[in-house]
Amino acid sequence: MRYNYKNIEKKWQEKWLSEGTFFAKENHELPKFYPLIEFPYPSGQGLHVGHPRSYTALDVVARKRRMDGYNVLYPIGWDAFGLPAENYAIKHKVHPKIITEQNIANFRRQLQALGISFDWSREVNTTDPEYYKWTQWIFLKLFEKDLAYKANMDINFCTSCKVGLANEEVVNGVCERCGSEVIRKEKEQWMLKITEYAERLISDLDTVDYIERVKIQQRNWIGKSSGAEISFPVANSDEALSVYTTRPDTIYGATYMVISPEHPLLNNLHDKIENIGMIHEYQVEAKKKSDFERTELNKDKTGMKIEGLMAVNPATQNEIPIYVSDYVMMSYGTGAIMAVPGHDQRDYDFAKEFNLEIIEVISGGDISVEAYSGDGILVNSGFLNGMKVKDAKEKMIEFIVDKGFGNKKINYKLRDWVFSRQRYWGEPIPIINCEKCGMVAMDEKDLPLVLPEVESYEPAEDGSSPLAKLDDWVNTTCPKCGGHARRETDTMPQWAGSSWYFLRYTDPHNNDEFASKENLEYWTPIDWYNGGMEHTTLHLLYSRFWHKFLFDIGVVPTAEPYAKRTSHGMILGENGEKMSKSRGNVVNPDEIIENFGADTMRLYEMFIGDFEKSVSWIENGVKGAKRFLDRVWNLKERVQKGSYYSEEIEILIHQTIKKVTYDYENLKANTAIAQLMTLVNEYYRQEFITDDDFKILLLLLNPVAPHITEELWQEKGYSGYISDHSWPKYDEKKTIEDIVEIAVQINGKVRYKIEVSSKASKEEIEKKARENERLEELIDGMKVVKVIVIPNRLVNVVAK
RNA sequence: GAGGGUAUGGCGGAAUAGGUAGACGCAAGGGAUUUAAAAUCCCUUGGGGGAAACCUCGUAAGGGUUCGAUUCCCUUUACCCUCACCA
Repeated sequence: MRYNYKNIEKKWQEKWLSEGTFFAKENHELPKFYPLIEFPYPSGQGLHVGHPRSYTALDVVARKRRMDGYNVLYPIGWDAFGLPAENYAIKHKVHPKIITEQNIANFRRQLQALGISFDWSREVNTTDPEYYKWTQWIFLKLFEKDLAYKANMDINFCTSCKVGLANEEVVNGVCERCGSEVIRKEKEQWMLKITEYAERLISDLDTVDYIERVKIQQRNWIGKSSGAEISFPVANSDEALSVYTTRPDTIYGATYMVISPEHPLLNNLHDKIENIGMIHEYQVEAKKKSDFERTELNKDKTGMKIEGLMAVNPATQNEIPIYVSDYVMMSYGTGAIMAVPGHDQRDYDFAKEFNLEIIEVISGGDISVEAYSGDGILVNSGFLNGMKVKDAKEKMIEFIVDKGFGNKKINYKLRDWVFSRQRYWGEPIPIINCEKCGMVAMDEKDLPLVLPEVESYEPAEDGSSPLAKLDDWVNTTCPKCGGHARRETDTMPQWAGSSWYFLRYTDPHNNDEFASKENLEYWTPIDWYNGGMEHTTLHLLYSRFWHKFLFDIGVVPTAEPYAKRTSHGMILGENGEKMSKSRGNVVNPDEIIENFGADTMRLYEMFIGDFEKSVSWIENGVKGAKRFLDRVWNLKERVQKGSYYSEEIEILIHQTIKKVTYDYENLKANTAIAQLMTLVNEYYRQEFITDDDFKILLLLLNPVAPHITEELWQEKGYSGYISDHSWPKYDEKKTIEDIVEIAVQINGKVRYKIEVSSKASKEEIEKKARENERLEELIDGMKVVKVIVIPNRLVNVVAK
């Protein structure tokens, strides 16, 4: 008999929702557990089968923890600002709000049909003015503390759509939408000073429990390096070129300098530059190149000597030439480098191309072939000669500081966060530009600054946001002087709303604060945050930055938002490729639920494989999951009154409780389920099982398959609801079998097996192993040199 | 180019501290039940040899450490992810 999952699942979902079974309790005396999944962007395609993988994994933990007695807050919300809704709006002339609402309703229906134990009373929506009021409030605080500022930045600009593009909208150097050329255009942008927090964002990683690859990726992204900033005077001028280097020890080998095409020196000393015309041409060429081209064409280094200018190497006092080349980036370091061709491969290639002098200053390589970047002894380096690289580095920094040539310097790859978008569907930036007072913050009392209605969602001709077209909205008065002023028309990026949503969950309906101090104290930090690896360097870093800022101004109680971070692997199509419409390998969760049921879907997603790795979706695997649940359902016919059926079963049950408890807490539901399958198989081998046997199975299976287990619990007349029952305990002593079979190896190869008591001493085990009649023939004349006994595992007889 | 990851049967994957490789599932084959099929239940299933006992090979390739290596170290290969000349 198969169970009627459709009616059963619907029944329990309605009950859980109407009774608020899984809503967090207001009682702050209870121990709390706050697990979090990355709230979804409600796309028009509906839920992807990848979403439930992460949601179910933490749902399993959440459900188990409730049975352990924790007050659990497992919330859900919608990260609903963003490009797809806006693009849809442009195409179909529908307000993004309408399409967003529809999509949210669909997502909500799908998630509820999966029986995830979310607290549906705490939904947040980033596009709701009552929510983004506080996003704007946080921005004002950042502005107040000088962490938000405006600066000229190069952006990707589509020459045909006349619109600024995000990096992900630029595909192979052309606009994703129309296929026309994308250039770099300078535009004034809002920036957030995340670099101010670079050091703490690295060092505080030591205080949190993140999986190692997340920490590594964040550290690499922030990219801390230590070296020196050294000033090279420009001969016959007051100017100097400041460079950043991690290798001040190689300064005697610096035979020329290179500056980026955007370097201000070219402007400052333009009248001294003899070939300024050609330099200008080079600058124009470099400007045209997109990031894509600059990296794609990296085979041959281009560049040009600046005629008429020479720099002075402060160590040697020699005059060296200055080149301009686009392989030097204005955005990293100082936009200028000292080139040491003997010991840096890029400089080496450039020197070969332009026939420049290459000097060896560190021995150990062969610089006639390639640059040598390894360790060695300093040569041709004045007072550094004979030192090791490490000592020379320190001595050189001392020397530079002493003589006033520069300073020791820590550098980061991390750039400030470009925070404005010339788009409609985002939070308006609550800043007013006054003709007299400059940039003025809106009064907090006037928040939210509601996103106004517009006629069309296309950006303006000059690439500014659609909001710029609304004269009534843009023209306003200055909050400071009352004079004429204009509103900021840029909006915030999608990352804004997601940088603090987890705080709002603790107190989502609060009208006076983004969350009450009391609720924040109780619920934060998040105990466990699971999300995709693709968010490691953006969302995860941004939200840590905002949280640290909020901590600094005293409005959140912890320096870090997330105590623990794990990451799930992707679910790929049956053919092992990423699921996509064009590949035709998309699996629709609705169909799986319709044809197999939510419990089967949940069970399959948990059983599919290692949670952290990518896996392929296999339809037959879903059938297997369904088959297992049918077997559990049919077991009810075999249940008889009483406690444990047999001692053998009792041991297996205790082993299973132990394994399942450990596995659920460690995202290893796949092996927990395998163990439960073993238990069920064993139950089928018995003539009958008892109520106690069956209850344990239902309790252990409940976090993964909550509907069928609730139903069976009720049908068997067990007291209360299974979700109110406490998690089963095991007795370590009862997990151990009396007699164990262990292997006997001769020189590392398994030859035969013996049965011994699990309590037997090493001596007893060895004796038993040696008693076997096969031993003599197997060692055949050799001498036993050593016997290694590992209790409960094996015996290894070493013979020669 | 840099950083990170992965590699185990026909397939998805197990192996918690270096200790019996292949748990569990899928697929396949056989049997029971059935008028028949589906469903269900039971059994077999890494390769080679052998009637069997058992032998032998086997965790991407090669080497090392060890009584013992899927696990640790070195070299190589392939694939995946992130970043893109980071000075």
